[in-house]
Amino acid sequence: MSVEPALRSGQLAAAVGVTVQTLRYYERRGLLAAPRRSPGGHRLYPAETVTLLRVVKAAQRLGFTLAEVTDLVPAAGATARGDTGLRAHARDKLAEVEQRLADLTVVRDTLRAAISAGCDDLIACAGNACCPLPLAEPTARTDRAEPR
Amino acid sequence: MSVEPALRSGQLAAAVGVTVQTLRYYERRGLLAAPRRSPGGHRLYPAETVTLLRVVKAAQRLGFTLAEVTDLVPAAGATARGDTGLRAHARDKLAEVEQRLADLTVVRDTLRAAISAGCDDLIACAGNACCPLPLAEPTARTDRAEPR
DNA sequence: TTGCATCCGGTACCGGGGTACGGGCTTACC
DNA sequence: GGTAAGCCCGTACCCCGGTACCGGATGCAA
Repeated sequence: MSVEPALRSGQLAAAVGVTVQTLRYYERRGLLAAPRRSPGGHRLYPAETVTLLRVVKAAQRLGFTLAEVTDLVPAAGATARGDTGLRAHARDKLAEVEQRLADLTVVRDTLRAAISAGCDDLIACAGNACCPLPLAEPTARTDRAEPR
Repeated sequence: MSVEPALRSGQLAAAVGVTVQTLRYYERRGLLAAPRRSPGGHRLYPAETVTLLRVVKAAQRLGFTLAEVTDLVPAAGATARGDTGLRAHARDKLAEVEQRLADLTVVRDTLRAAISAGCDDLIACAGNACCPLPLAEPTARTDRAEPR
């Protein structure tokens, strides 16, 4: 019945490549459950928190926000649930990413066109049919997707 | 010598699809020069400001930040300069966009892999070789590029 | 026991692009 | 002249993911 070896915040932070304040920030956000404490009040994390945080970071890289990660990862907050509908969330996120790719592709093509058109003064160019800038506002879509 | 027909802030805002406070925000930022005023202090914009703002919005859609737009568009602030190096800026931005596309493509592929792997519990999956998540942190690149 | 690294909490700030609110003035139309 | 819409300015707030700073307390080793 040994108490498993625990990590102090600095060690955990170093292990996952994050700062101590980021850990406290995650805890404030409810992304990381409050760990047990030393008699003096220092946080003591179980070893598996390393894996947990690595998963969090991986999800973040896939474009999930911290809020999304919070209810995607059981064990994270106190709200441990069995099935988090991971596949469904991943599919939604994939759709967002694909939309974003499509948008960026348009942007890229437009930039290329602008460059090869070689216009130098945007204002002067705006009137002439020469400038390939999309001056009309395209029907605004309301989506946010911010992968990293 | 007629004073050209002027737009009030609300009219200008409606014409370019933006709010009045956004116009004032742009003016505070130095993106929009301070226009003349009515005797009572209301802003009166010359008609060509419509074009100017449309160009601003177009540049924004191409991924330029307002700060970048400010020194990209002559006439915008008081700092009217002839050659703003537009082509060079556009090329830089294109490079950013292409990098971003590459990153997002990786993200998309990873998401697809995760979905078809069908893992449901991230934490459980993380250890097994089954899960295609990139748990190690990839060499951090320091670039920012945020189109829209 | 002393010294130093680490950790604690609370609070404030960063960038980017606005939006919201509140009290008071101006303009336009009937 | 009345009334409603529009506009003024200043200030504060929003999201997102942290970072920075502070004075004070703890942990650990020599």
